[in-house]
Amino acid sequence: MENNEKKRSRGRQKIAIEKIANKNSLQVTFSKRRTGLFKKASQLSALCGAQVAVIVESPAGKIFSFGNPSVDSVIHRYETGDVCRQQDVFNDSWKKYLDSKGDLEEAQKKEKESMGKSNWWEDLCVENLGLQELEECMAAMQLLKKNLLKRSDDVNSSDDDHDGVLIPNMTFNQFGALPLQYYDVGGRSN
Amino acid sequence: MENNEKKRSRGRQKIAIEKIANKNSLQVTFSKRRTGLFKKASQLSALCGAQVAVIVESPAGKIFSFGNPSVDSVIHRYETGDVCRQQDVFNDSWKKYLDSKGDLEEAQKKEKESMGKSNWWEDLCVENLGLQELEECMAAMQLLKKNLLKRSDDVNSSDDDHDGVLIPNMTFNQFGALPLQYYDVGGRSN
DNA sequence: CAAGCTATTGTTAGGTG
DNA sequence: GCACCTAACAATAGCTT
Repeated sequence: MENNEKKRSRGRQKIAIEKIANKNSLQVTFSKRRTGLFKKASQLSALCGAQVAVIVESPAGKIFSFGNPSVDSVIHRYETGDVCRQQDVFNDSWKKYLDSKGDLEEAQKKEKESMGKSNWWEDLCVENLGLQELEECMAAMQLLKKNLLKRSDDVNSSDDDHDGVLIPNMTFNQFGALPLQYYDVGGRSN
Repeated sequence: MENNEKKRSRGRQKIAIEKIANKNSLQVTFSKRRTGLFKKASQLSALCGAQVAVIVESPAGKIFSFGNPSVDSVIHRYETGDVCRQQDVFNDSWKKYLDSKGDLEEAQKKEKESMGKSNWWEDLCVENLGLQELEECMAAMQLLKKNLLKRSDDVNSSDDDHDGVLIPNMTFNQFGALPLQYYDVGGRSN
């Protein structure tokens, strides 16, 4: 009853930027943040006259999108690059942004230390590679990608149940910790 | 009052969500908000395990993108529509969007760590990988390729056509990767 | 269970170096 | 331009209804 006895709400609480464990919370947060993300995108469009496309696929497989003037038009520009496209088409690492902002500082630090190594994709430095090595590597990866795409199609076509989790135990956050020989290839779900 | 007038900053001011007239302000705002948008997208990915792709074309025509696990993978999902699409509410027109709401999903997650030193791509057996893993792998390689191209730029300093220098057959949709022993800590790109 | 509440965290407009 | 700063504005986590 007192003035400070019982606040009506604890207000917003700080949370770590990591997979939300509670399923219900995850759902609520996804909904709220997706809305917020689209709003931000729309504001960027409005304020700067920028063309924006945002596509979000929930873990369950539902797709939401926002686009100005349209998702397809922006995708087309992205793919065809019929506009000056000197920007980095490879800046696709979400982790980079979090890291640069320090949001993942703790998580990453802990992750790195616990694993005794850093995330190679972040600290990668090809400065020490020779041309031949690079070419070799590139060739190998082209092949790899080819196989990946093929495999990807297989997985897709063999499982149309969008709600079915293909790899239940996979973490999005760890996508770069690759050395794949460590993947459990025995089970279908890693 | 006297000292109040000497506030170090007026702080953030409220602005209308409409095209910014001042050219310089627009550029600054675009830059800041684009960063913020990508950050939000990355957080949504991390928190909810959601796949996200964001493409932004600046007024000047530069294209920036963010994607998890990769822009291309998400676009593919969007275009193939092999999952239920319900983005109608948010589709296109930021104006229309500014007063809408949406819905949501669920997810999955787990931890995984790995350490490798051999040329992992040589031992890679994509046949046994799940879709999630494949996408993550692709994203990782995409980022890696960015570094490779950077490196190739150094090697072939006389050419700035990244996609056509080292590996002529490589497009920005293709990737590459390196074994851990080549990784060097210290350099942080972009 | 979507919608509302509120305290708090997070973002950013305007400015400085 | 880029990074940093501050104060004000905006988004939202945890509850409540």
